[in-house]
Parts: sequence; C-alpha cells; structure tokens
Amino acid sequence: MEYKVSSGDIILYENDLELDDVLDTGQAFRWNKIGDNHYVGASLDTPLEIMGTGGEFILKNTDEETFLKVWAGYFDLGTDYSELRNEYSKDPTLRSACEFSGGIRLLRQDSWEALVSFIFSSNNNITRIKGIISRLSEHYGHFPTPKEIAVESPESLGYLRSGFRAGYILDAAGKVASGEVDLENVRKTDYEAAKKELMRIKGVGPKVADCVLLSGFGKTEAFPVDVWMKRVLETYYPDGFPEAFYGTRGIAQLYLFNYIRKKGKGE
DNA sequence: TTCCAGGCGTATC
DNA sequence: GATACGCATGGA
Repeated sequence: MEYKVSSGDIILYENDLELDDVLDTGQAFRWNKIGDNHYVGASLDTPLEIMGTGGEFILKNTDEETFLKVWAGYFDLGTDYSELRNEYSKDPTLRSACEFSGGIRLLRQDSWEALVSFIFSSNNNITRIKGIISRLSEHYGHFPTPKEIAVESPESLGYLRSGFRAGYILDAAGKVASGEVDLENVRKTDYEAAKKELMRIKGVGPKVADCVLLSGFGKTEAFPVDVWMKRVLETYYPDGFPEAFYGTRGIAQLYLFNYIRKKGKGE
C-alpha cells in the first residue's frame, strides 16, 4: 500500500482500483457519483470524498488516522489484486472478466451495515436500495444501530418505503440487539456455520447471507448466486465452478457478475 | 399497462 | 428437497 499525505488529503497510489468498478456496481449502496471518477459516501458514520483513476486517487474529508483505520480495510488495500487476477486468468472466462474490469476489488464493509444493505437488496433494484438506505441514515443523522431499529415497527418505518423488507430489518435488528444472532461470533466461526447463523434472520436466505459474509465478514469463499450468476454458471461452468478457486471464489464472483451484466448492456 | 429489480417465506408435493 | 407463488415499491 502506497500513499502520502498532502495538505490534509490522502493521495493513494493503487493500480488495481477503479471507482466505477467498486462503488457503483451493487457491492455498496452508500456512494453517490458527483462527477467522472468522483464519489462521496460513507462507511457507517465515517464520511469520505474520493476521486481519481489510473492508479492515483485523492481522498478528501478524512485524515491519515482514519484512512489507516477505516479506508485501507474498506478498500481491501492489503490484498494484491494483480496476483489474484493472474490466478483467475488460468480460467478463460475469468480471464475475460478480469480484463473487462480490472479495477474491481472486494469492499470490506462493516458487518451490520452490510447485513442491513443486502436485506434491502432482496428483489429490489440498486437505485431503490440506495434510496432506502439514504432515507434510513438521514432519518437518524447517522447509520442506525441495531438497538435503534429494534424499537421501531413496520408502521414507524413506513418513511423508508421499503415494502415487505421492513419486517425483515426489524427481525435482524431485534436478533442482533438481543444477541440472539452474535455478529462477532459469525466473524469468528467458519463459513458454513456462519451462513447458517445469519440465515436465522428473516429475509436472509442463501444469496443475501453470502453477500453479507463476503462483504461484511470478508469470508471470500462465500459465493453469492443470483439470476446473473446462475446464467454464468450454466453457460460457462456446466461442470461446476473450478475448485482451485474455492478460497477466493467470492472475489472471482465479483469479476464475473460485473462482466455478465455490463456485457449484456453493451457497455 | 405490464414487467422487472443482485430473493425470500410459505404452502404443497 | 424441489417447485410455484405472493410480496411493496417505483422505474422503464
């Protein structure tokens, strides 16, 4: 990880990063694009403005301590994505996907924030998900804690316009606030057990659980399969996804998901 | 108007 | 365990 502090801003040098590939592709829902390669957003209650492309980025509205404590982890700067892509590129489909969008990384989000976000993602589109989460955090003036949401009701959450997912969020908040679902324990335990634990929450099925385990807990063997990935698996991996990538197949999934979606749109 | 959006819970077999 | 169906909301 290479960076410097310049008149209060952080200058980050990172070749394996493009903001459009990580902040605007359905991994995180709290970023707003305010210009070319220019975003404002937050992780929990820590704000950030970030801009840049081609290996050099400026991080504003932050400081070195926060950068090291929050953003280095968030952008997974400790992982060598060139090396990962070299490995993936042994597979022809993954090679194409990696070449298609080389700026993809796994965003390692806060676990509670990821849980809330992906519960709202169920049978929903990215624009609406962002709107719901934006209304939620604006309502409290910060990203609400499990306890703050747990005392709400479907009616009092009506302002979110989140539809049937309001009940899911209440169940998640209640179980996390009471300790019935222990997120720290989810972090410590292995992938299979962690998935089971998360799926005790209403509105958390296999796909949402995998998204949360991948982004919120950094469990890179979590492999979210939605309609797009189903198509990828049927088309390119009829005999199953290569076992060689099991440990980081969740990151491979990010490249494939982006590839199949944008390729279809002709981007 | 109808269809769909990074699914899930429930009923039914 | 597999499969069909309804579900709130809003944009295309």
